Amino acid sequence: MSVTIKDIAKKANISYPSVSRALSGKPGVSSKTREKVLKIAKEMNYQPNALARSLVQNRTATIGLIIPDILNPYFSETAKGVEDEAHSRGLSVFLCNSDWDGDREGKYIDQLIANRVDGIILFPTSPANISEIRRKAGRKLPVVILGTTQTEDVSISISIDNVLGAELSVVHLLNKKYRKLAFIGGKPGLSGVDDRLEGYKKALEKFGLPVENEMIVENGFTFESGYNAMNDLLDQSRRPDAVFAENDVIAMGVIQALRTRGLRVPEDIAVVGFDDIPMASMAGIDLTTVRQPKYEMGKMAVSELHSVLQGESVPNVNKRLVLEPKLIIRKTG
Amino acid sequence: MSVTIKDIAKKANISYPSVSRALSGKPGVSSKTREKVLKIAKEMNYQPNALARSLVQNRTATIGLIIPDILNPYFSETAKGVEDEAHSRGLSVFLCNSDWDGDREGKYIDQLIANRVDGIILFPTSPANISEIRRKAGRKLPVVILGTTQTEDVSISISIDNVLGAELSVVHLLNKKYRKLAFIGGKPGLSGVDDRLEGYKKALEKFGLPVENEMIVENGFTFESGYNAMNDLLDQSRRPDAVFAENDVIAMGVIQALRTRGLRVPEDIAVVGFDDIPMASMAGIDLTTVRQPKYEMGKMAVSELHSVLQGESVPNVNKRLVLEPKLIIRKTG
DNA sequence: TTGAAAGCGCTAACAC
DNA sequence: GTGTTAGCGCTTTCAA
Repeated sequence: MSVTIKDIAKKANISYPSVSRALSGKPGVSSKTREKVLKIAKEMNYQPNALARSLVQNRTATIGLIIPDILNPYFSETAKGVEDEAHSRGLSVFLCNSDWDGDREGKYIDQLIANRVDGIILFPTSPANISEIRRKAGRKLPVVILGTTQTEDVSISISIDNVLGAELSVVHLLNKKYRKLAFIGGKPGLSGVDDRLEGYKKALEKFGLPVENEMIVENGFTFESGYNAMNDLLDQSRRPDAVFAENDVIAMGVIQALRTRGLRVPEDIAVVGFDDIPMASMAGIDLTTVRQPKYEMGKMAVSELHSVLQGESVPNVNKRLVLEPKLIIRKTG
Repeated sequence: MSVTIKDIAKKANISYPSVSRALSGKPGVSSKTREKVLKIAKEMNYQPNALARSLVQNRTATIGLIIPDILNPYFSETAKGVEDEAHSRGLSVFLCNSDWDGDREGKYIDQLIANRVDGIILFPTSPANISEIRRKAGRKLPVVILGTTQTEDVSISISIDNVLGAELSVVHLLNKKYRKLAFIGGKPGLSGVDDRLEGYKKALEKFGLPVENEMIVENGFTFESGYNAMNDLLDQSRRPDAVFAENDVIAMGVIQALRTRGLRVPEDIAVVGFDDIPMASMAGIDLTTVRQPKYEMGKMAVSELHSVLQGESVPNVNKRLVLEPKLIIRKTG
């Protein structure tokens, strides 16, 4: 077993609470004993036990982050923001990858609560899980919901204005005289992404164009699903002249499908994405897309948790932070 | 405070150790009381306290993962492998992003040990930290080192044969009659990447070509560092006709620099990368590169830890797992 | 300033 | 099968 404060106390000939006080920098010890304790602790290679401390203090300096897919650069960038901000505030992060699986997400929530994290940041895969986490988290555990403002229950949410983001980019296509616009999305159900469909429809209506169901495909959030969805669309009798993809990874799959078939982007079919992942700006890709402040959203999530933990803000209000999307025009649309 | 086994015991009129036995599925309770306990636990919305359990059991079902840069798809894919395998074995993962910063890495190691993780998976930023983590981890805590076999101390390491990987790809360039090959790397010091430089040199020697120092730039592991390094090379009087980049992210930066200057890849200058990140296979990129089994390496790391934890393998041997790299020829070189 | 005692929530060893 | 007791390593009263 490892060295404990009792071992140090024995060696220093003092009581172990004094060692505790000395190590944690609390008042109540002479600077002389403090120095002595610190020296002995170092000599003995003492490693504090955060579990024991957490058990009595009822806080762990630990937070949980649940995201659907760490391979999607959108989420890794958010995760980086969370990680950086947490580190600068002395918090450790449990990373959980739900894989767009609601059950797995649920298990992770239980795991995090069992580990008594001080807060949870969740990018939900379904609206049902938002109520579930609120129920499980109870009145005390702060939760930040990312990517959607659909939080009937009390919690903090951080998201961009998705309707506006989609509208901006579809209007852009329409201004460029594209008229047959497809929507390739992930999965209906979450407000964050449903809002993008709404923005798409809104833009079409603004131009007096009909919403055609055969032009709307919702197939999953990955590169492959974008690839397959585009191929399906191309096999239809009526082809779109432009595509609005619900995220950049889908857009990349769409472009892959087009180029594989020998079609040019945007000359034959234009493509716009959503998120502005780093790859989008690469020469050879040059994806027109809608920028989200991903990294900042991750940092904000931790700040919000932290201010609740510090008692600076009330834990159980329904606080919605809605950020601005920004259209980034490049070459694909 | 939350519901404890004592609360359940009170309600069920039994002792709380019986509740513990019932909940943890251990023998020593009648199936009747077990059912009763389970029912009450559910009613009261009991959430077990993993901290308390860990404190007495001296294990946490928790592991730590320290990587340099979650934004690099190479690392996010490794992280995904770790995460998936950990989840399937009931382990939670602390994610730590060292940002190529040795001090930050050191702090994370302390943090993980304080949280009494059952094992650590480390992609080290410097060889010094390998000895440091071994010293801190002591005799009992298993450590898996990723990306380098440079583990003088006892620990498990998982890596591909980097010399061979680099050699394969440089020989490929040489076979294609490129003769002025630049090496754009990250930072010297870690065997994993130093080995790639060695492979580069080995290939040149094999063809009787000189190793020229002005053709070797080591500048950092990011897109920007690749971009800048290539620009510096282009400003020199003598230009390379091909570039071996130490990883794909650097290679993307290199290509970006070339295209921005109006140079064609590979007609003017060929580029090969290393890692085979998903982006590499994209139409419009088509990067020739060396594939590493990233996801599998992440899974393996957890399996190795797990078998040590299960007592199936000895904790403190120096076990080196060296995997095969694979050259993937696409269009850039 | 220091020490003694209690307790965080749980599991494990031992009686009954 | 069940209860009693002790203790994991630490912080936090409360006395001295």
